[in-house]
Amino acid sequence: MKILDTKYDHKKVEKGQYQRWLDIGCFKAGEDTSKEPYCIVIPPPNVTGKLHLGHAWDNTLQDIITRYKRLKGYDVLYLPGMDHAGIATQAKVEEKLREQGISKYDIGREEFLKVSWQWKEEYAGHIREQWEAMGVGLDYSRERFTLDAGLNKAVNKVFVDLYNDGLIYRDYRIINWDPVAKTALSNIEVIHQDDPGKMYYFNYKVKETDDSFTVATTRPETMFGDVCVVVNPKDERYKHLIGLHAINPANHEEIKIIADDYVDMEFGTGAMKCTPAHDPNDFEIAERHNLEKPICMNLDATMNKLAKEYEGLDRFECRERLTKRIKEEGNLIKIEDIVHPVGHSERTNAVIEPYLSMQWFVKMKPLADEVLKYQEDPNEKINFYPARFERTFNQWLENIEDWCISRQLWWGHRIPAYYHKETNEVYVGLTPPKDIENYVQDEDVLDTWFSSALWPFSTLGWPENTDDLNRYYPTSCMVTGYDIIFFWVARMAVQGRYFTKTYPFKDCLIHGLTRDYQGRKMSKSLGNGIDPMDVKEQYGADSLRFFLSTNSTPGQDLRYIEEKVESTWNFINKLWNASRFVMLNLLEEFDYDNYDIANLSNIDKWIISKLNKTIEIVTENMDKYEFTIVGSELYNFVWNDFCSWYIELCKTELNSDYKDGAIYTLHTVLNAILKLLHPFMPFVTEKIYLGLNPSEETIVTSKYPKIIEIKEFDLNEIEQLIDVIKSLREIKVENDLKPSANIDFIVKDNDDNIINPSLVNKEIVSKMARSKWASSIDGELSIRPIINGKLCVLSSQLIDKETEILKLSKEKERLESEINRSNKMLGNENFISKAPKAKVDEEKSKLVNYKREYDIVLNRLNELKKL
RNA sequence: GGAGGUUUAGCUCAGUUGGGAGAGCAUCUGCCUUACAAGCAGAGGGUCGGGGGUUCAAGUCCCUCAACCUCCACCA
Repeated sequence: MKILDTKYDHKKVEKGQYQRWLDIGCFKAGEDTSKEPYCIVIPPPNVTGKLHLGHAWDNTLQDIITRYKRLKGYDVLYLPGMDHAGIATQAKVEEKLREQGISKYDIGREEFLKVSWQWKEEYAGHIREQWEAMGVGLDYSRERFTLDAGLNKAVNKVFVDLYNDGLIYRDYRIINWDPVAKTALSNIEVIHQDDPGKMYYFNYKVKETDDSFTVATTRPETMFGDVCVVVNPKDERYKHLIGLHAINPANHEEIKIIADDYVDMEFGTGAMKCTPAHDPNDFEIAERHNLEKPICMNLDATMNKLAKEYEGLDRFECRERLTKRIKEEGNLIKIEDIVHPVGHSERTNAVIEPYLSMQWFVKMKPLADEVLKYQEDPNEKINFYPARFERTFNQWLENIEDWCISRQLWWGHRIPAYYHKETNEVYVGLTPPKDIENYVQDEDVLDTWFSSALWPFSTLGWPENTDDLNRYYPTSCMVTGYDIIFFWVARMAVQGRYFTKTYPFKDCLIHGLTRDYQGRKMSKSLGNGIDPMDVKEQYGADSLRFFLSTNSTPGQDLRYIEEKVESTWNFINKLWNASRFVMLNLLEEFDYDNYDIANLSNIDKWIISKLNKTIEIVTENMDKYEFTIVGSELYNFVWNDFCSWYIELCKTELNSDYKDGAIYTLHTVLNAILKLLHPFMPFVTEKIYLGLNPSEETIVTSKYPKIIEIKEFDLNEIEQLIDVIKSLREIKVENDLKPSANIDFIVKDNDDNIINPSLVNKEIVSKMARSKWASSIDGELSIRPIINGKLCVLSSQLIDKETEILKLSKEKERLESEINRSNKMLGNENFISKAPKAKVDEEKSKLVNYKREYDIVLNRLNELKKL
């Protein structure tokens, strides 16, 4: 039998363990198909860099669930994979090339993709190392990548099918243009933030009359793309101008003054300039009035030739110079400082330019409606934990807009659309057109999230009808952050429903974001990010995992508090040392499997009954993903019930006739503890488990602890014993006695009969309270209530009567108020008649006990006063 | 404009069908008791953001106000 080191050393414990698990193959799914399948697919991290604390949290939660299910006897598939992360990765690769003085255009598309794949391989390696470091139990034989050949097949099929079903179309529309990444973005990739800006008021002269009026804008440079001025038809101020022409102060060209209901008379000056190619609302107006839609900017947000002398200038530079010129011409009325929402690119932070452009879109409404319909069916819906996120999910789907899916990038799934060189006819198909020489393929790739949306089923082999797909799909649970419900969760639901006719996962566990100790979001710019690998170095992966999983409620953000990780380390150290104690006392030859539990002492039965209760609570809450409750339950059971009480109590038993029972109990309870804690702290529990059970291969695939049925036993005896010890310790502190001081005492039951202590209990008290439990005693006794009886202490050993009176008076006061409260409740007829009977009975028995204790206290007080 | 979250001990947070306010850390006191001093044994500390209501009973349910935070939408 291995005796553990005197101190928990996380580095030593974790070293080599993961590799051993892989060698054993205990994370491999499908080994025993008689078991019920359980499946979680990992949210694929981007291959752009290191994993951060948020990933560590996310993966820990998944790993806890899958390890738990494995112990419960499921055939668990926890499927790993990564995301090609189109824009993000391409930006990184471009940056790397730029450092070498190379532009992507220098090397061309094909070569660029080669470099990108190399990048992917490098970062995939880093990510796997981090998974390993955190102990995440993945089945690497099934690892997937959102850009691998299989997924490409899935992506193409989805694109082609949706196209053929009329749910994907190509159109010329206003999209969000990122002028830095030079690609279109979807609406949710645009972050609206309130930025300081300016509102410019310009004077517009009317061509036909001497009138003039004022138009306000925040983007003067777009005036080069203006086609008209719009007013509300009901606006008395401008009615007479409708149909006339105004002079655009930017280019001095005349533009029509038209009327449209869209214009809000209350806002600004009530007269609005209209730039159809650079504003979605203006685009709508132009459509209604059949107007031109001239584009006045290049793709890099510099001005084009429409801007005349400003051609080639950056849009913001143009804004300034143009304003200055208009001012010089006397047409600038005023400039107001304002704060207004401005769209920024999620990836590059560039100010988004609404831009008229030909792109591919998914018609989302019919797809979303289908998901919403099934969300009303309890058997078909996705269950969110916590439930409130279902509302977020539903609301987004209810108000969904079409999804712009084409991206002007190279790194991604190339769109399977081909255009005839002469006729411009569009061909969309799984295979290129037969006369491919007459066609060119679309240059664009698909939004990264287009492939991520297929992740739960594409990773299992869809569209092929694979064994894995049949066995593990729909998956059991998705664990992810609330920040990607729209980006990812909703889209998986949509595509899953359309293509697999079911939900992609039954449960969806949502967690929050990690924050620093001040509650700030962890970000690169603040430099307040925590590297999980640093934490592992200092406290070990097990400490970090337990901290991450047991310190917040589902859906809530989590602050990184180092002291809490440290306290987890202490907890593990406690477990470590308790295990040491157990192992030091085990016997080489002991048949645990055939030990007759009828021989156990009441002390043994007491801890086993506590363990049973703990197993019950833990199991119930594991199934509800309430890991904080599980954590505190286990912390309390291990530290207080097992370490502070049972281990101390059993030390005496180990030197008695009850030795075998104590050994059996130590072994059994510790094994159960290890299994219950294993999902949270896999490394240390494995290490101890193997020491405790030398013939076992791993705890990973061991059996979840069962409730141990114990025959009737006297719970009260142990509860009373513990109360005796606690009371004696309190008495010593109250009376300024040294912990080592002896107190002579007897215990009486409620009928005033002296309890004759067992030999073991006598010894236990002597050890744990350093006091002598007598069978009879002479002299004046100080009496206080304990569980099921009275503790009678030789009062000559106490310092003085005053302290005792003080203590008892306080106690009397407390009991009086409790009795009052209880009497009031039980005297209330409404309570008696309306409250559940169990509650009433509980209250009645409480009252009986209060009264019993009160009598004891009162008697002793009266006695003291007489003296 | 719409939706949601938070407010409980000095700090960070639990508190799940309403039924006597909890943990960790910090603080105070005393202990090397042979698994553990990163430990052991004790202790102090909260009118559960304010105000109303429902109920026999409210930290918990309803209304309202306040502060902070997040998401969605957005008007030139």
